[in-house]
Amino acid sequence: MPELPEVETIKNSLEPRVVGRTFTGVKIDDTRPLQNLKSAEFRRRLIGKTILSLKRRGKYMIFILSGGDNLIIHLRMTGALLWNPEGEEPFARIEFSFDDGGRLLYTDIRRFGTMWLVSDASTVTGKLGIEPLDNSFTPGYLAGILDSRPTPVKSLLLNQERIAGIGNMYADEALFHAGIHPLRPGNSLDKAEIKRLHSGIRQVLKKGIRNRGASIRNYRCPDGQTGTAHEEFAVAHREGQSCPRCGGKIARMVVGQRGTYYCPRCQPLKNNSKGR
DNA sequence: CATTGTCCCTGGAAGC
DNA sequence: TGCTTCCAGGGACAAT
Repeated sequence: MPELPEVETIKNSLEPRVVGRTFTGVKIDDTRPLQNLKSAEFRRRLIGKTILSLKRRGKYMIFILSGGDNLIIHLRMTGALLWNPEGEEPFARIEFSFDDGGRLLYTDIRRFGTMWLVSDASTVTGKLGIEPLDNSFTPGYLAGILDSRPTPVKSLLLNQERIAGIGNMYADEALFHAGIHPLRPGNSLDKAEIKRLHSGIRQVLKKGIRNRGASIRNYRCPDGQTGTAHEEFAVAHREGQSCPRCGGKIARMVVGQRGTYYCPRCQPLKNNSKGR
């Protein structure tokens, strides 16, 4: 499932391959991803445009084009962007071709993925919260997100309008890193815990990027290879395995309709609101 | 307004 | 073995 580190990896991988290239063709086998345009208009506005640069915002990939348009793609659960794939790709939905013969294939098993072609990117990404790897994301900023909210801390981390890019896997990893139970009310965290969570968020995201993302299910890099971040996960998708810190058994529960992995011993649920 | 629940979708796992 | 049922989950939207 592409979260911030996976989308960042895709961006880094595609950047040297597509920047400067001009769209020559768009083959649309599934119109479902197209959110704001019909196929013909989408194709017409794309062909002849050159990719000037790539950006990531939260879990969104943004292709900045000549002429002022932005191609924005969200891969949701099972979407992938493959560069010059070899052989037949199953679940191919949309194929972009370029003036140098290169091909960018959008595949998506479950068809949750979405894309837009808009002149103003903020119509799509405008409501997103802070980028957790920006310098402006400080422990104090995180405190503001958590403060006076009794909502489980994990649910707050997953709210894209507060912090953009953290998904289910990295939320679990960050909470483990900080030694915080996923159900702790956001407003019950003390200053030291917020600091640990802040550093946990940044560390697990950066580590995810270094490892080219986590291939828990269907995620692949544009070169078709899998990432290795999941091999270094402490708790995410590791129910029943040993906690790397205490050796105890990793447990699974449901928080906000999402499968949640944690170490009950390292992340105790105490009702502790001292100091706040 | 904030929060919770439902839905979308399909391969793979689990159950019978 | 083979069929059926259930599950995963980001985010839009509806309901509370």
